[in-house]
Amino acid sequence: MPEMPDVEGFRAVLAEHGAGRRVERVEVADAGVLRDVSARRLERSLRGRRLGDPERHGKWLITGTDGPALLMHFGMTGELHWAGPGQERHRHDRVVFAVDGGELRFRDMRKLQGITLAERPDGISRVLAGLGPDAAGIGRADFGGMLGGGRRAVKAALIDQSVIAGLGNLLADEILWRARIHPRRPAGDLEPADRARVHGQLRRVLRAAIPAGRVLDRARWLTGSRDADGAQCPRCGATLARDRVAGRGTVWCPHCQPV
DNA sequence: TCAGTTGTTTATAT
DNA sequence: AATATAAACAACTG
Repeated sequence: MPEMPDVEGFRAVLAEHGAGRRVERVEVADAGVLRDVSARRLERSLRGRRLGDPERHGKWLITGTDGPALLMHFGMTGELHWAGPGQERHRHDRVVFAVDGGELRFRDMRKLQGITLAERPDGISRVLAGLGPDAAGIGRADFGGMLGGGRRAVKAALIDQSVIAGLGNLLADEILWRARIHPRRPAGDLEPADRARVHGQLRRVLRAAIPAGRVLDRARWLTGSRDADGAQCPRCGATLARDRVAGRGTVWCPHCQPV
């Protein structure tokens, strides 16, 4: 269920259980998640390597080693699990990294994205090329000009990874709902005050979601209400609207977020 | 049986 | 040129 905060949670798993340890073994149970690397090369390149501190950029998780860097993207259904000795494998555990004391397991049902290797630092730059700055580090002054002056929907700009790296469908809806901006509003129409509000809510949502390691589904959040049948706005009680915006299932409040 | 899904890329259309 | 839409990837749910 990864949005960027979920990836931050996976980073924490890697930092706790992987960083500083050697990879004893790599098992590729399903090569369908490997991108631009064979199972054999992944195993040979990482076995015996010591893992560094993992970093995140957008939805990518990057782990340096004393060899090549390991890059993971979780798509829509990827997860990273830590498993102690004797824990049963899950049917969707596609790649397993054995380290001292247990296993890091890359689990992914749909295999939409996956794992690759990169020679540092050029290879990492190549993988991340085209991504905008990470959503968690964007200052208010920078944000003002980032959505662009065009006519495309503000939601489309927010989830465009080349504009800002890390915002997904749920986060974009949550941020716009809190900023009281209709998702279809043309990005170029936003006044400076609107942009400041979107930025402020972006910071607020991420500040809460990143430490939790997931997009919060509290009842007072849109994310906690959006899936219910005939769902109501947690703020005003109006029935939430839903439609496709920027090609994605989108939820907003017709009362709080007028066109 | 059919539509839908929290991501990304590519092709095609406007 | 900028923007929008659909499909594809793959697997599962309701």
